[in-house]
Amino acid sequence: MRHQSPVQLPRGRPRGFDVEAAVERAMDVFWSRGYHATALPDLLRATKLSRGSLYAAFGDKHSLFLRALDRYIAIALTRMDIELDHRREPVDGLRAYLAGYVDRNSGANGRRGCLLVATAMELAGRDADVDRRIGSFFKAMEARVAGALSRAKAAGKLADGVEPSSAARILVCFVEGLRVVGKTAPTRIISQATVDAFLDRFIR
Amino acid sequence: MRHQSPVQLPRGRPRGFDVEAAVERAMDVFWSRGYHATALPDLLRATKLSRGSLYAAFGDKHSLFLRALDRYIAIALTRMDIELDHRREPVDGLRAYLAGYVDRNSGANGRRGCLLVATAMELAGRDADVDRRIGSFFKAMEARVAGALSRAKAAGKLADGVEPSSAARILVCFVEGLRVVGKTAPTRIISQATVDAFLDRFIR
DNA sequence: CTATTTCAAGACCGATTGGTTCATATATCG
DNA sequence: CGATATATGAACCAATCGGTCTTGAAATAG
Repeated sequence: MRHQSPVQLPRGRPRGFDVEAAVERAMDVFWSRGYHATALPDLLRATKLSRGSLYAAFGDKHSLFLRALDRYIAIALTRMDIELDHRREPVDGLRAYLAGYVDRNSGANGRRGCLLVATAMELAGRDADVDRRIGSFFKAMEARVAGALSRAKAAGKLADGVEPSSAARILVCFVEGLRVVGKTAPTRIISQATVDAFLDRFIR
Repeated sequence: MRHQSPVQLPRGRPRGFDVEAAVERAMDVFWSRGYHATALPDLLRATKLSRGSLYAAFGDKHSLFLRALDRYIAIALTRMDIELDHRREPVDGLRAYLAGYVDRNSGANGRRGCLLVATAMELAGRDADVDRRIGSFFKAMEARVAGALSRAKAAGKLADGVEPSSAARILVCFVEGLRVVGKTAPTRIISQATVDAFLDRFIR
């Protein structure tokens, strides 16, 4: 093995802030205000960066937004990978997955909405970078749900006539609709009952 | 009967433009760009009004937006009232209703999105006037769907165990989710198949 | 006719937008 | 130490924002 290449440390003052943490703070702002309604001062306040530092680190508002969106997507997919882990009983996984949506779309949590849905509605079709991300996210989401449904079907847990791939598309629409309707802050009771009734139509 | 009160005509130059048509033009702009991304010049171009006339007629951007949103809601509810007319066979009505969503959420139509969903995501929770409208719209929509489902149930057309009121909530989430996913411009074939598979879970 | 009203066009307003630049302080290296 | 690199924060920029106001033409009523 070659000896370690000499990773010449930079000489000057070291980076004094956590870039990823700043992305996450920015994500929070975009999340609760949307892209257009977020002004530079909002981002500066949230990231606690100066204008100069922010532009040096991220380029511009749009680039920072894409970083934040990517972070949001990564978190969402990671959560799905845990909830729908293939070593888990698939119906339990689906229940856990939907329970997460109940959580995120009831009451005050619901008001916060979803950065992805908000971005899709605000920017999709007008921003190619966003288009790609939204499209591939929905694909990835659908694939994971379809996988869990396939496993459930193999275990004989699906209702008669349920086909995993089309059921996955239905489920994706349903949960994204939850995020929209969640903006009117329905109670947790109602949300949970709706999700339960939904799942009842698909599992045995 | 009293004789007609003397409707003193105004003296000056008569109104030279159709206010409702202007609202509809403005609605189109807000629809395809969203609230924040719509600038005054966009509205002036679309309505063919001068700044002065627009402000005289509508007050400000926000008021005009609310008028446009109300118009959008009125159109949507009118369409539902036709599609889900209680004199019609309820399952046919639901099919027609969902067919409309397939139409509006496939390909290029899908890209356009939905003014209501976009507004919900962009403004709900930060604009009380919008909140009221969004909330009451979803309520009205759910009530109409629940009505059709009740009639279907009475006619023995619903699958076993389907309860009209919770099924209505599910259906509202599903179609609003269609509007979100429609932003990625799925094909009409896929959308139609998804809707068909969805309905199959609920009707006999 | 005059009085009245509405129209378009554009000048104008202060505030804010996203973005750049620069001087200065500070921290870490060889 | 001196060289290097990064931070800050304010000054600055042109452009645009939503909104007001004025001007002058046009159209109707009495």
